[in-house]
Amino acid sequence: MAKKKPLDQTNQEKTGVTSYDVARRAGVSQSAVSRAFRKGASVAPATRARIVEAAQALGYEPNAIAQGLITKRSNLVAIIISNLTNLYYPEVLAELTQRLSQHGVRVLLFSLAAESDVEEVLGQVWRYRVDGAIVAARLSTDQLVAFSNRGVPLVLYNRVGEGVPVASVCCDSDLGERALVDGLVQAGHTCFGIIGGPADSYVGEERANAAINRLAHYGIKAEFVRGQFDYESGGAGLKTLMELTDNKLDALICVNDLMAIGAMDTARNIIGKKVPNDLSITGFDGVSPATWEAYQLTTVRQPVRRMTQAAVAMLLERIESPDISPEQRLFAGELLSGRSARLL
Amino acid sequence: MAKKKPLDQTNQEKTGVTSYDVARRAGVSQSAVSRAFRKGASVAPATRARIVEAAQALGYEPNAIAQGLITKRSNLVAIIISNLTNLYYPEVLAELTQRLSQHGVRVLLFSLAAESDVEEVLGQVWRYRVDGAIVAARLSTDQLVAFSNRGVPLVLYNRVGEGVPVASVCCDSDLGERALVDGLVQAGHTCFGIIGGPADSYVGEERANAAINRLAHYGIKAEFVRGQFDYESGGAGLKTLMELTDNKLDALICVNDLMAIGAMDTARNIIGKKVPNDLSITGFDGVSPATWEAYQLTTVRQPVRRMTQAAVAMLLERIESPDISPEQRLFAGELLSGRSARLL
DNA sequence: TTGGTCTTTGCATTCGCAGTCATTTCCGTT
DNA sequence: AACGGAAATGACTGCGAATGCAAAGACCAA
Repeated sequence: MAKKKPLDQTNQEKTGVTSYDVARRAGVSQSAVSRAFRKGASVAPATRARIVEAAQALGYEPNAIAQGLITKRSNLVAIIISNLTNLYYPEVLAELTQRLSQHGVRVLLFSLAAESDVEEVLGQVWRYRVDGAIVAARLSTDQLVAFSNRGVPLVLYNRVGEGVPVASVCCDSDLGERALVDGLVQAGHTCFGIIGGPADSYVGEERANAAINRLAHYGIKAEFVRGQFDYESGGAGLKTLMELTDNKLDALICVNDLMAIGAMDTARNIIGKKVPNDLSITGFDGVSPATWEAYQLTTVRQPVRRMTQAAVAMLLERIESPDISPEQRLFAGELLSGRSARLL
Repeated sequence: MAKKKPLDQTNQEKTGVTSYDVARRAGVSQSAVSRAFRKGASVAPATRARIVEAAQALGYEPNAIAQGLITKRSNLVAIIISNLTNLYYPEVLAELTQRLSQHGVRVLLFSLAAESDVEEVLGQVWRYRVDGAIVAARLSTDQLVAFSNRGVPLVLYNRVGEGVPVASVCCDSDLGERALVDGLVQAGHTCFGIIGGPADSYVGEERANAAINRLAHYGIKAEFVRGQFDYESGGAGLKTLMELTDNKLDALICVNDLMAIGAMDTARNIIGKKVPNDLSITGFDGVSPATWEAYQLTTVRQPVRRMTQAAVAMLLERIESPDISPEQRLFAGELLSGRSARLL
C-alpha cells in the first residue's frame, strides 16, 4: 500500500505547490527541500541550487501555516489598537508594522471600536498562536494574567500593567503635563480647565490626573470635563468650561492634540477669543496637524520612533527568551512650544 | 505499540492545550471535541456540554493554524496599504478591519513605505495562504496575474487592474475632478495650477489627468507640479506654481486634501494671499481635517463606508465562489463646498 | 586498499485538527 | 422481544513542512 504522498502525481495547480512537488522536480527528497529553505541546514550547494531552481519554476513558497504548526512559531504578532482613527495611532501602527516586518514577523491587526472591547478579540489572539502581542488598549488584570499563562509575550504601548508587572513602553504623562502646567502657571494663568478622555481610556486618565496633581501643587483647582478624543469634543468641552468658569477660563489643557485643535478653532471662530492672548491651549501627542501653520500647537510630542523601536525590540527579546523579567520604559516627551499658549 | 497521542499524558501547560487534552478530560474522543466546536456537527447535546465545560476549564482554544492547514482556509485576509500615515487610509483600514472581523476573518497587515514596494511583501502573502487580499497599492500586470494563478481572490481599493480585469472599488476621479473644475471655471478662474502625487501613485495620476482633461475641455492649460501627498508638498507646490505663473495663479487643484491644506496655510500665512478671494484651492478625499473650521476645504469626499463595505462584500463573495467574474464598482464622491474655493 | 571522520541525504514521524468511514447506541415499532 | 433506521461516537488518516536518526557518500591519511 502506497502511503505517504508518492511523489508521482502532478499537482502544481494554482494553490498547492508543496515541497513534495519541488522535491520531485529536483529529484530529491522532501527533507532536502525543507533544508534548502532553512538557513543553517546541511545541504550541498549544488543540491540547493537545483532545488531553488525547481522551486522557482513551480512558484513554490513554503506554507507558513504548516511551518507554524510544526515549529510552534507562527511569526505572527498581534497588534491591538483602539482608536485607529485618532490620528496618533496610524503613525505608531505604520512604524510598528514596518519594523516588525524587517525582522520577518507579520502583523495580525485587531482594531477596537472602544478601548474596553478587548475581551472579544483575545479569543482570536489565542487561536492564532501568535508569538507575541503589542497592545495599546486597556487590559484587565485577568487579561494580563491570561497572556502570561498562555506564554504569549506582551508589550503594552502607552499603558502599564495595573498591579501586574508587564513589559511596557510609555511616554511620561507626568513629566509632560508638568512641563505644560509649570509653563502656564508661571506665565500667570489663573483659571484652568481640563478636557480629559473617555473614562475607560488609560492615557486619558493618566494625563488628566497628572495635570490635576501638578495644578494642586500650586494650589490651583481646575474645572474638568470629558471628551472623546476627537475634534468635536474640543469645541464642546471648551464651551462647557467657559460656562463653568463664567467665561473666565484662560488656560485650557487638553489631553490630546485633536481636542486642542478643536478647541482652538472654536475659541477663535465661534467664541471669539484670541489664542493665546485671551486663552492658552495645550495638547498632547505631537501629531502632525499640531505643527501646521494654522495651529502651531503647544504640546508634548511623543518620541514615536524611539518608542516603537523600543516596543519591537522588547517584544522580540521576549519572544527569544520568554523569561526575561518585565521592564518599563518611560520616554520623556519633547515640549513643543507653539503659538497656542503663553508659557513662561 | 502505542502510536497516536495516548490520551494519558498530562499536558495542559501554558501553550499547548489541544483537543486531545479536552477529550481526555471530558472522557470522549478527539473527534468529538472537534465536532463540538463546529457548527452543524452531530454531537449529543449532553456530550457537547461536557466537552465545552472541559474546554473552558482548560482554557482550550482551537488552534487556527492547524485548522488552516487541514481545511485550507486560514480565515486570513491580507491588506496591503501604502501610505498609512496619509490621514486618509487609517479610516479605511479601521473600517475594513472591523467589517472583516465581523465575518470571522482576521487581517494580516502589510504597510508599504512606497507604493511600488509591493513585490517584497507578496512572497509573504503567498506563504501565509491568505484567503484573499485587499490592495491599495499599484500592482503590475505580472503581480495581478500572480494573484489569479495562485487562486487568491483580490479586490483593489482605489486602483484598477490596468489591462487585466480585476475586482475593484474606486471613487470616481473623473466625476470628482470634473465637478471641481467645472465649478472653478464657471466661477471665472483663469490661471490654473495642479499639484499631483508621486509618479508611482495610481490615484495621483488618475486625479491629475482627470483635472487636466477637464480643463482642456475648456481650452485651459494648467501648470503642473508633483508633490508627495503630504502637508509640506502643498506649500512647496504652491510656491513653485506661483513662480511658474508669474504670481497670477488663481485656482489651485490639489490631488489630495493634505496638500490642499498645506497650500492654504502657505497661501495665507507665507505668501499673504486671501483664500478664496485671491486664490481658490481644492482638495480630494474628504479627510477629517478638511472640515475643520480653520480650513473648510472645498473637496470631494470619498464615501469610505460604502466603499469599504463594498470591498469587503466583494472579497467575501469571491472567497466563497472563486469564479465570480471581476466587477468594478465606481462610487461617486460627494462635492463638499467649503470656503477654500469660489465655485459657481 | 582500508579505516575513520565529516558531510549529505532520505526515511519516518510529528505538529493539532477535520472529516471519512465503520461501529455502536438509542428509540420507536410491530 | 426483535428489528430497523437514525443518531452518536471513535479509530484513523492526512494537511505540508521540520527534524532526529541512520545510512550513504566523500575525502583524507596511513
